[in-house]
Amino acid sequence: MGEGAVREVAQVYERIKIQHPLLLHYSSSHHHQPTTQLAHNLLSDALRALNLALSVMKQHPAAAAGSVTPRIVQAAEPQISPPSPASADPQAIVTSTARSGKRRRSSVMLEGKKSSWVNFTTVPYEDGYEWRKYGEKKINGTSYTRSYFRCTYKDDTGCLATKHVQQKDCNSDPPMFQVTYNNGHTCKNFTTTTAANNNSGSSNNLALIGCCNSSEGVTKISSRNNGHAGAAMNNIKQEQPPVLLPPILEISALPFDGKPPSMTSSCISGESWDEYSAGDMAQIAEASAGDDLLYDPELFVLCTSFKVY
DNA sequence: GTAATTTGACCATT
DNA sequence: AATGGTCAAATTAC
Repeated sequence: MGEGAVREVAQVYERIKIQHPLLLHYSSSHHHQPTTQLAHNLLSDALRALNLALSVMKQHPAAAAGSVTPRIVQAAEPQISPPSPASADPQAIVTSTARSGKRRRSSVMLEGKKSSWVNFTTVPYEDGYEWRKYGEKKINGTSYTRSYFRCTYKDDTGCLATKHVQQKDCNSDPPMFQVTYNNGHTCKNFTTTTAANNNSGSSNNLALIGCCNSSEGVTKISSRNNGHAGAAMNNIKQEQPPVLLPPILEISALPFDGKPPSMTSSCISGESWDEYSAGDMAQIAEASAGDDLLYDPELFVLCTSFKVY
């Protein structure tokens, strides 16, 4: 049951991988109607399959993924979970905030229902929320420093959402980042209300996936970043197209009744895919052709983005 | 002056 | 002792 779903995800995923760059190229340069339609069809297939597969995984996580996500989060294996504010657990919050000094990972916290999930993206700062950087650390075995962020409104609302961004060592262009979120937002802060408004207008390609390019500079770290480890990340930010998307969490609320919302290239692939060469794509497809699909970073992005919560 | 970022130090965990 | 996550003073930008 779970295997079938995963297989379907894999199949559709492969189709998109192989054809997406071409579709993007032609549809953008020629506005070719049939090609655009094909792209939409493919993406619709992906939505359908992923929704099916992930819903199954949700019900039978062990069967579907060979034990992918324990509820208790361990540092080395962050849980993949939808970034929904609803996932924030106030109970977990209490334990972590008691600051009679400096506190953090307590055994109580680990035993609680603290939510955590990861996302792989080329645009780690564009997730629909405002973040304030509070630390940076060189992590063993990595070439890049890890940056730590907390919700900008933590002081005002007590929101305990945090995330850390780790640039991956792979020499991809654009660079890939692993973003690990801890705790959902409880601040109800959506500075992207304008984004929502925009999307409600002319297009319904909303959404999907705040992973890629919701751009309104929600993460305010680059404006004053004067170098150091953030330099590379600033480069990423500058690549953002002026397209606004709602926070990633929004996708989880979308109904999925067989007619998924249409979406543009930005959703699954991110604008960055346009940059991939055919060789890159071949490599990616090749790399993902194995059995370990669930650990393919790009599939992670898909899963994180589409998962029905 | 205010707010955000940087960065070394601190602390819990392993 | 090593490591990772957070704090907070200093620095920087607006």
